[in-house]
Amino acid sequence: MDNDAVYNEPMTLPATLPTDTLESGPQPRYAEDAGGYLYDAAFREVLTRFAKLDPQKLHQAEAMRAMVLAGKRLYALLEEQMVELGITHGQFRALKCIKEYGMTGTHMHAVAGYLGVTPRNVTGLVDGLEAAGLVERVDDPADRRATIVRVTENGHSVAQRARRIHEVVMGKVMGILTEEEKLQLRHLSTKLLRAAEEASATHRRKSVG
Amino acid sequence: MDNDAVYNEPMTLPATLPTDTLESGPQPRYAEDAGGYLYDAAFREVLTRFAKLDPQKLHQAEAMRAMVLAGKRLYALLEEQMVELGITHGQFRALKCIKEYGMTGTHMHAVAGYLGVTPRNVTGLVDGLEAAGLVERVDDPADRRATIVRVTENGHSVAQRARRIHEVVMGKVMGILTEEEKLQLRHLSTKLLRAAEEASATHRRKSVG
DNA sequence: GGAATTTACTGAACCACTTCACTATGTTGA
DNA sequence: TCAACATAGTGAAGTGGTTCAGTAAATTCC
Repeated sequence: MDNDAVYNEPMTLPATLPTDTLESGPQPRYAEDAGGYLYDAAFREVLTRFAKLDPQKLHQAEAMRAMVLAGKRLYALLEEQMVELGITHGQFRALKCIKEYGMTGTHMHAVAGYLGVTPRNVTGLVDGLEAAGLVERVDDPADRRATIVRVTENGHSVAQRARRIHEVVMGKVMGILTEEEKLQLRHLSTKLLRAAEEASATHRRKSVG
Repeated sequence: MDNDAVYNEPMTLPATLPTDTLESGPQPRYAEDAGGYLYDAAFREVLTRFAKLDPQKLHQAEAMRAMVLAGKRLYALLEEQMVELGITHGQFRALKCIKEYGMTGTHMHAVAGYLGVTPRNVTGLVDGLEAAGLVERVDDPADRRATIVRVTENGHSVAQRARRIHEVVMGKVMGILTEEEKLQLRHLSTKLLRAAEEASATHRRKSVG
């Protein structure tokens, strides 16, 4: 139950200690288990080296890790592509969103709501986009608290190029999944997402009340 | 209120424009499709409102989004829990890692390698942990460039509590998946992860060469 | 009307993370 | 032996993201 106590014993440490084993541990080594399911053998070794987890827990940890890493990696991949356009991924998201509002432009807080981030964050993103000349701020005459953000001509062309890159890259990576697999992934992720949101909500309720 | 004449810009806009629909758009509304697979109906509406995507692309976008969001949400959930221990999620990861090296302690760069982050980042995390008295830096007599990080007694107890919380929370969320589903999720995520890494590598190769 | 409240944006400060540059030390090879 | 090179840690600056506090304008309500 408490693996922590075990760590004091000599054999429980990753043996070859400082700079050797673990450092290279996280480098993945992909393999398939008996059921044909992919996993990272290197990570599993680290996990099971001394603590004997039951398969249930092992799979749970592996699944969780794989999903989080995949999400991050995918995100990072897009980031890489955007760099070449002189734009960051966050800025691209904002630009794409603002672009969708067309010539009229939109308010900052609308962008925040759409992207699911805080208004403060949008301020920063728009700062960057504006400095790059892809977007412009205009005072809203109808609501003098508000600022209208509009995509400039230059912004439109950049957004279009970015979007194309985005599609190609995503298509290439996601394309390795079959249609059925995409549905499965969506299903499982959504299920987890919903559960995490609920857990978060109950936790918050407990803290407040 | 708003005149509709402004909105005849066809291609890009989500129709009901400014501050109404989209702002609340990202609030999820979970539903099941014909095959019993979960999806976010609210997001699908936004996606399909004007651009007619073929199902293939639609599912791809949905799957991708669900996975990325789930990963983030899970991460955020842990973050929430750690706050109560006066520790951040990043610090917890570092602490857990250092703790695994036992009484001997370890070098900073080993931690970086293990966590898969840059050494510079570890400096910051250890700064925080040290200031909180959970960890201590010691000069390595064998290599005078290096610093050994060791978990203090206080650090051990915090790590243990954090770990328990971590386990409970993760278990509660991941527990809604069946064993089979966990394997599936691991499989799909790993497959994607591997593909993303390859795409990233080839992209880098192209840029360099 | 006028007061209270809500909304829209931004400054300040923080987190995790990055890259780049710099210093101090180890290691290697001619 | 001594110059080249590699490694360990950190300062500075920049990303996306957060919260909290503050200001100005709009709304609501009495």
